[in-house]
Amino acid sequence: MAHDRHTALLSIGIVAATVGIHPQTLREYERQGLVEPQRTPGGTRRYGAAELDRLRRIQALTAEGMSLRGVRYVLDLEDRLRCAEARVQELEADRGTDAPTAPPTNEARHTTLVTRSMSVELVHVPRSPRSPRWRNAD
Amino acid sequence: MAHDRHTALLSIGIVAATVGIHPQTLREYERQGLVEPQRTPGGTRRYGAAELDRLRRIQALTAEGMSLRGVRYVLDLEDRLRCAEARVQELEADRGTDAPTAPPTNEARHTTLVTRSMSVELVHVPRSPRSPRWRNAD
DNA sequence: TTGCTCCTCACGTCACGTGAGGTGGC
DNA sequence: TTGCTCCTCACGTCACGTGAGGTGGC
Repeated sequence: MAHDRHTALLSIGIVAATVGIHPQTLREYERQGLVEPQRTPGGTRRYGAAELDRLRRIQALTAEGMSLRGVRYVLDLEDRLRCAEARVQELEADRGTDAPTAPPTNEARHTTLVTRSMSVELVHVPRSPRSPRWRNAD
Repeated sequence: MAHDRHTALLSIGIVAATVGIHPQTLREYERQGLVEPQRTPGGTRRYGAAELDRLRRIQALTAEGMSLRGVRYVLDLEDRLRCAEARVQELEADRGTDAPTAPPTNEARHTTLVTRSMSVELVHVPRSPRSPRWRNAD
């Protein structure tokens, strides 16, 4: 049980060679909040299996021409969507039975709340700072 | 009833001045599949209120530094998430009552399926075409 | 010591927004 | 005719990826 998905084991060099992402790019991803590898007491990054999966997803999205800002938001939305859809399936299966035997799992709902609290803030609509010349509607 | 949210009324010039997006940019958004204004028989674009809302959302996301590819995928995910969460609330409210009186609305589930079929394809992981020099794991 | 790691700075590439230029239909 | 629309081409800006350069700890 010591080596589960959340145990951070791999150094940045190993991860870079394994996933195929430049070490500097990995550091940039961390700086932008896309991944959060653990650190040794000396300050060296340690990546776990979960980080590797996330990096592959990031790789797929950026390969499609998506910006890092977009990737960050998409990863968050995908997490939330996964939770919500799991919850839907759970509730629908539950509704099918007459006697609701022991609530199937309470985890899905919990996870939804947790991931939502982590969600990226991209909601406010900033006023466009520039006043375009072609705009003369006043 | 004639002027509902899906009636396309506004020309590109009006929309540009109203929302604050350059006409050329609006054409680019259409070319990339972000919006789909109707056309007059003569070929002139006609935007409806729904398009305007979508454009404002696009504006908010791009203002945050997100690429158009990212915006497109995010808008799709947000639609799906909205549907799934509405469905969850519906089912949970349903479960609260003892006698399930007439299935609340069947629309949420339908909408989920519809929007899902429209979802952007960004799932495959293309093999990185370049072979980085620093990679020597073989 | 060697090979890793840490960091910052700089450059090339590409997506995006904007403008110009020339066309055609209410 | 006037003012809109249509389209394509071109340029400036900025985000991103990559490399170099200098540092420090197993």
